[in-house]
Order: sequence, then C-alpha cells, then structure tokens
Amino acid sequence: MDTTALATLLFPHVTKTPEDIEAEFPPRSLPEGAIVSRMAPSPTGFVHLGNLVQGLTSERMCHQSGGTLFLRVEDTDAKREVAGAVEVLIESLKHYSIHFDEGATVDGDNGIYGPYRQRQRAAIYHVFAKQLVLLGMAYPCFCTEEELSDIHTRQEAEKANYGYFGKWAVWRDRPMEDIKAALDAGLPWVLRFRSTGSLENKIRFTDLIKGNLELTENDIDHVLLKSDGIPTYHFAHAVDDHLMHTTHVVRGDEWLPTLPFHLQLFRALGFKPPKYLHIGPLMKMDGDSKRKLSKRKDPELALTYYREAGFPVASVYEYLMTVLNSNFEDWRRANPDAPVDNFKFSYKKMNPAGSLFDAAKLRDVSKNVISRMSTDQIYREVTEWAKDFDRELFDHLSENEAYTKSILAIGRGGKKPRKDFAVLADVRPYLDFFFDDWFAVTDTYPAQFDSADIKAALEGFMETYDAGDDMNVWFDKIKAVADALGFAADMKAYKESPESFKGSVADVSMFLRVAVTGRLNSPDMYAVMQVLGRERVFARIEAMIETLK
RNA sequence: GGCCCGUUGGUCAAGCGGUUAAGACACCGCCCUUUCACGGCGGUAACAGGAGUUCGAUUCUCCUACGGGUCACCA
Repeated sequence: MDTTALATLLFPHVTKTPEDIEAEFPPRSLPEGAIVSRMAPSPTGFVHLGNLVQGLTSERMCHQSGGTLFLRVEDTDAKREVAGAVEVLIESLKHYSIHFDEGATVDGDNGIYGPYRQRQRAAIYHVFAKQLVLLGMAYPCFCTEEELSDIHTRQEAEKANYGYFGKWAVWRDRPMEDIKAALDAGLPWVLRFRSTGSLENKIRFTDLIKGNLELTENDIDHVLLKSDGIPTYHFAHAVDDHLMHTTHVVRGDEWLPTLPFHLQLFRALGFKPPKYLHIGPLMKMDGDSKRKLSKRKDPELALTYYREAGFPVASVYEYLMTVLNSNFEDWRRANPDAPVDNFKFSYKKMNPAGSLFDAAKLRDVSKNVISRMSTDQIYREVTEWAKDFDRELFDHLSENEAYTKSILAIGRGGKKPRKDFAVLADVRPYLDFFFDDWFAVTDTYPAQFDSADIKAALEGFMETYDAGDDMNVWFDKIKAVADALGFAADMKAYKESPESFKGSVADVSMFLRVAVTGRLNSPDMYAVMQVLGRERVFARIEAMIETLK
C-alpha cells in the first residue's frame, strides 16, 4: 500500500507537517515541578458534581505547584451540543471559584495554545491524522451505521468480543482501488487507528490515584476522525494535551478501559503521555445497592441543585474537599478560620474507589461553614440567594439591612457559634418572626398552665422591663416575677421539689417567648428583645394579653 | 459475555506486616443549659469469604462472592 498516495488522497488540503504545528505550540516556561492541567468538559448545558470534583482536583494541583490550569471545550460532538452551554459552563465554574489561567472564555480565547474549542482545531488534527496515514497507522473506513450494527449483532451471536478488529475490520487491509472507488463515489468515511495490540499482552501502568495497574492491550481499530472530519475524544485528547503541554490529566475512571488505546495513540504519534489521575465515581444509594450518580435520575448531580437549595459555594467546596482528601477534615478542625486555599491538597490522599455521596454530611459541613461566616458575609450570601429563589425574603432583607444584620448577629462569632443553618433557605423560617408582617403566634401554651398566671407573668415583666438592663439584671427581674407568682426562681430548688411550685422560671421565660416570638423555641430571648426593641416587644406582649382575657 | 477497577462500622474514611483498628456524620445515653442552637463526656457498630506467603496478616499473592465501570462516527 502506498501510504503517501493514500495520505494525499484523504487529506488533499493538508500542507503543514507535524513539525510546523509543534513550532506553533512551544514548550511552556514554568518552574520545575509545575503542573499543567485542564478541565475539558463538553458543552451539554449540564454542569455536574463530577465536573467540579475533577476541576477542583486539577485546580488545586496546578495552582499549588505554580502551574497552569486551562479550560478546553470539548465540543466535538455537534449532536449533543446545546446553545449557550459554554456560557453556562464558564459561569458555573466561576461561581464555584475555579479560576482558569488560560483557555476558553465567554468572548473567545485567552492564551497562546488555542483555539480552546476543539471544533476550531480541526485543521490541526488533520495534520496529525495525515501523519498517521503516512506511517501506515491509520486508514479510512467506509462502513455505514447499519454495517457496524450488523457486525455487533453477529459478534453477539458468535459470543465474540465486540468491536472493529481482526476479521471484522473489513476496511483495514482493503486495496487502494476499493478506497479510491469509495472515495470517488462520495461515500462518507471515518479514519480508524490501525491497532497492533493484542488481547494476549498486558501493559503495566501507574495511575497516580489507582496505583499500579495491569491492563490488557487494545486491539480495536478505534475511530480517530468522524465522518464530519472532527476527531473523537481519544484523538483530540492525544493531540491537544500534547500540544498544550498538559502534564497531568485528571478524569473519571470510566476512562480506564480506553487508557491502553490512549497510550497506544500517544506512542504512535511520538508524544510523551501525561500522568493520569483516574477518579472513582460519585455514587448514591438506590434501594439496597450503590450506583453511579446519574444525570437523568438524580437531580442532586446538577450543580444548579445546590445553588437552588441554598448551599453556599464554600459549603459545597468544603464538602468535596472532605471527599477528595481524607485529611481535610482534620486540617479544618485544626485551622477553623484559615482560607481553604491554605490546605495542602495531595492526590496521594485520594480514594481509589468511588465514594457514596452523603447528603447528611454535606449538611453538617455546611452548618459549620455557615456558622463561621461573619454577619456581613451571611447577610450577603442569603441576600444573593434570596434574590433568585425567595423574592419576598430578598425584599425584607434588603429593605431592612441593619435590622437583619442585627438579627443574624445573634449568637454569631465567638467559640461556640449557633449552627442553625445548613442551607440559606433555613434563614427565613429562623428569623421570620422578627418582621411584624411575618410574625404569627404558631405555638400555644401548654394546657397545664393557668392563663391568669401567664397573663400576670407577662404584665409583671412589662412593669420592670428596661431595655438598658444587662442580661443578668434582665433575667433577675424575670426571676422576681416568677417568684412572686409561685414559680421557682431557682432551677435547682425546682428540680428538688417540683411539686412545691406552679412551675419554674423556665416556664415564665416560655410565656414570654411565645408572646414575643410566637413559638416555643427561639434564639436567646435577651438578644431577641434587644433586636426587636421595646416597642415591638411590648406590642406583642400586649396583644398576647388580649387573647388571654 | 469480554476487559478493567473496587470491597474497613449505617455512611464518609484513617491505616500502608506487629495498632486496645483513628476520626467525622448519623444514632443512643449522660452533662451543661430559661427554650432552641451550640458545647462537653460516653456508648452501639467494621477489616466480604476462603486458601496461601510469613514468626505474624486489615495490610502481600491467588481464588470465590458481591459492587461498580466500560465495550459508539458520546465524551
């Protein structure tokens, strides 16, 4: 077979050589040990947790090593592409604070190793495709979809392995005349890799996460270029990651089965392969068994789900960190206030197996994250969230900024901050009673108490209340009210002989709490009253007294 | 079916030939506490099974079982 003739026949317009292209993608000048990696998602309009897991890993490795992280859009499948998906993607990753040094942006490209959208790189791939043809390592295949599925059916019937190889690879050794004839007839064709691998042979490979692996060689003549001239993932991966000087590839371990093929491709092209990190899948419980989180069945796979539910970015980030690096939690406990970026991320701490996504754990992490936020920070977070997902809340918050902040400040800061919020959506039910138009008495007094006593306690409280009192004086006054009504002022005394009292100061506090907050449970009453102000407090108590008449 | 990866308590996970097998979440109990939310102390609970290698295996090897992934002109 005259490969020169075939190459010219197949790629008449390709004039550049691989050397020309190489010259256009010079080596990067980065410090020793700097990692170059990328996020290479396909623009399907759906950004999921897996993308973030992979992105976070790449991002940490690059930026911790003084390297470069870039974004490459893998838009080789025109059928799946959704309009505006690139924008969604970029916006979403930005939201989750993954910063790219280089790559595709909303307006175009940033960097000298572009284009960063694969379809725009078609001419580049063709140069290397032609090269492979020249070397006899690739050939055109004119099989139709029907022929291919027919092959598959026959393989099933014969219990043979699936795929285009051996005797099934009907175009692998066709004479030139056949190829010419097919070309002249205008038949569509794909370019296939001429594999020399054998199932008999094993290859050894070290994955940075999975460790030493023994894989079987690839014997399939995979498609390199599709009939539209656009490369498949495999070919684009080899060419791009070589030209863009990627040092580490982080991806899901569903790629492990095709890894032998990728390695083969790199060798055929004369490229040095990057180091690989194959991450186990994120799973979830489905009945009694685990399974990979699925785009179709599991709404919690989509990043938008977390935004909508009101998980702050920092919460999702920290949760994923705990999943990715097993020592992250320990570090966080030792450094509760340190910026996350200070954590030393290590791929050595990554779990080779898949992890079950743990929603309860995410909530717990989130509670801690939110509890550590300053008042201004939580105000900003919740306002921003409410803007999109709870307009009414947004209005209340933004029209009463100072007031809202004083509410959110209750129990915030200090060694043992309150942990009331797992998600920002928890904020509204927590603080709604502070706003008069939302305030409603939803809990009722337990039946065991006499309304005359309740009324007397409320009135007694108002007689001596002074907003200027400090907490101790304030509570002493409540104790005095309790005492006067035959309620124990001292909890110890009450516990020793509850039968000698009508109740305790705890009950008297409860009378006030229901009147002032409308419920049995609330944050610290003293602080609540300070925030509400004397006028509101009295108005509410008086309203309650009315109902007790 | 072929190929590959994985398997420590309910869940997330330390461990990397000798440990009383960490820790976190969840759950339970006690303490603190005017409710709540915290916080403190304690508890239940695990090396899938079987053969090897070794003085000794959770750790190494093999087999089995189970789970997962993958076998497209999708990535």
